[in-house]
Amino acid sequence: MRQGKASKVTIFDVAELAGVSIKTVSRVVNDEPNVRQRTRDKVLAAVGRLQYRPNAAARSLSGRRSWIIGLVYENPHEFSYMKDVLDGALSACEEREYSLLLRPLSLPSPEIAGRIERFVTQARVEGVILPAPMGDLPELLRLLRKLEIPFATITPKALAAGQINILCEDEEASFSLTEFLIERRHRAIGFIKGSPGHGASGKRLAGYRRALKKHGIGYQAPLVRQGDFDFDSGKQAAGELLNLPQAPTAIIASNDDMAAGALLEARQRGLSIPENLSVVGFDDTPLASRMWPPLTTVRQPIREMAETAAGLLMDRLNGKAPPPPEQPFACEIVIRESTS
Amino acid sequence: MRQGKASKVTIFDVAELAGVSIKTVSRVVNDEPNVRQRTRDKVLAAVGRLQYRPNAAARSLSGRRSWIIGLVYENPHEFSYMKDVLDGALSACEEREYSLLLRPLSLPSPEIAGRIERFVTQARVEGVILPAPMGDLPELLRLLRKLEIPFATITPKALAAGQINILCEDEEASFSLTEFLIERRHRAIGFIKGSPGHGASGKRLAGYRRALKKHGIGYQAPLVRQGDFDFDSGKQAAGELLNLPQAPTAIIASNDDMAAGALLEARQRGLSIPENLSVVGFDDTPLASRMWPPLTTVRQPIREMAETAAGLLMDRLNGKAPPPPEQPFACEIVIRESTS
DNA sequence: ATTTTGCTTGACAGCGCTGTCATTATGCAG
DNA sequence: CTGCATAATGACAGCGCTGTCAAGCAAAAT
Repeated sequence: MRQGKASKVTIFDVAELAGVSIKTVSRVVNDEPNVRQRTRDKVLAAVGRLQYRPNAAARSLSGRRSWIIGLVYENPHEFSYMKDVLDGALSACEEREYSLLLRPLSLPSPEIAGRIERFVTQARVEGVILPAPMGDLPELLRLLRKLEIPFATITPKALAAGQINILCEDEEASFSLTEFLIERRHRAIGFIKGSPGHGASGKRLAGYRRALKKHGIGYQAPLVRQGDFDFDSGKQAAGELLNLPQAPTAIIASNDDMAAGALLEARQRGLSIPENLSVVGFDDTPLASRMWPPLTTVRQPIREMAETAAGLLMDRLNGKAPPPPEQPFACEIVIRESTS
Repeated sequence: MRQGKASKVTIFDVAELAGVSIKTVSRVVNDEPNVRQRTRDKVLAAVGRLQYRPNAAARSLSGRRSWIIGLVYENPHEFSYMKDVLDGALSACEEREYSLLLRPLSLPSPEIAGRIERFVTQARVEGVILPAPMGDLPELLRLLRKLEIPFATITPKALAAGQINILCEDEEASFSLTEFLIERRHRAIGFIKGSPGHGASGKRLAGYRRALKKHGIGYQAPLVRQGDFDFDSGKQAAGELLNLPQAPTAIIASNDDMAAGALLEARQRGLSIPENLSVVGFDDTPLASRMWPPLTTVRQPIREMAETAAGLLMDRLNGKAPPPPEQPFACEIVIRESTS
């Protein structure tokens, strides 16, 4: 089946109507310099009259540019983080008339390299966005470098040299959140870590430790449990914490989904929140405001971060000078009812 | 910036290495008939050796095909429904080597037509997938028909003639869910409707009414409230229901997000769930299993539905005979702890 | 008036494929 | 064997645009 009616008008039609060469039309359409204003207007008028849209395939073929960037992500259960990333990236792309192609991955996967190489190579993707934890897969980064595909990482653990890295104040936010709990007289504060692969995991833990230290509270290893950002892992980790001889009076989960799991575990043990136990999360997903009690959590400007990442990536693809290293984005504590 | 290294090998290189013409390579790569097995093997070997990937832009330009389909959706707060749609569509696309382009929309929007026309026209999208409520926007359907772009709707209110329509047993599922409540001795059952624009809204209400009727329970208009599939609307509608002189002992919300809202409202009035009030939802989003108490709800195979929609759409674009009208997909009640 | 400079514009090749059609091999009936 | 149908292969144009480079042209410098 052929394409619909949309594709009929070509650059030749515009050139003819405007009385100029196709090259001039090309210049106008691509905002190139050195076209007299009068000429530009004529062309623009013809473009408008004919409803001309450049054919993306021809443009790509001729210009050796695809005007496509890719978004490679780990497909999570709870998609709200990725929804924000997606919204941000899409919005940046629309502004610059780029297309965005998605590539979900399941980790760990033995054939990441193959899948990504096919992805990048087939559509001629010009650059890719790597939200956590993609920015920390050495194999993936190596491949992209080999292929000479620029990329932008969002909250990676380690900065990727020569690439765009978007960060937020994870450590700081975690510090404040912990301090918030300490100020409310909690002393035994449990902490559920995120997946080791995520940059955020380490930083959130570090903020927690720093706050304890500042307030002279000793760090107790048993109060820190491993999770993997998933509901079930949060539930289990909370179970371990609540089994402790000196169970914590507050639990910090490294994301909302695990906080929800912790809440469920507490409930099933007859604890009431926040009277018997305070629980906080990270991310301010829709889940946080929809559960009972509504969750105190930390909001990150994910959407803006993704938009920035995508924007800088495209600017770079278009030869704009690399910007001064970005300031980390600020986070904000959202106080709701899961803390006493 | 030019494309990376990935783009060097062309069909000429393969043809030369295999000792055939480029046209024969093209035939093999596109699985066309009338190529001797021996020749095919030679070519395939060369393709493998050189790691050849056809250039998508050249292929599109020459073949007047873009190998792209679009997914046009209303960007919701709670993305889990769309996540499943996305997963399904992506998986169908990967299988057939199509690309998927996204276009979120905010409804109501005065300039839908313009945005969609630009979207479809610029990337030369061959066909589009329209999850609810996109399949019921007359303006949008008219535009796509004018542009001669085939589309596939997912759970539309009205079937789009000559197009692919994917349905599920919404009415039936709602009927069973209502019956489930009736069997548990509920007689005053509140119902929170979804957005009027969604096909599912009407069907879910119809199933509710049919179940009441079957069991000789009179339909009472005040027990049915309007919502819009959003958390807040669910909360408010539940408030109205609970204010009724004869408040319901069970509430059916037309999706999980509204059910969560209803739950919150009930909680704030000191009701305990499910002892004082049963609440059920639709969709079985992650939210449903993460809240307290875990929500009884209806699971639809959204992912499969979207995969089927995308698959049929692409088959149609490739001239495959239209399949016999699809059976509606079956739903399944997931019983959890929000019902007594 | 003449040259120089820099801004405008256009002619044309060619990006890497697929469609069309011509040509050559192969098989099979007579 | 010959003749004819059919399968297999190739030659070549052209998809719609951008890059390159040459040419035109007006204003500034000589």
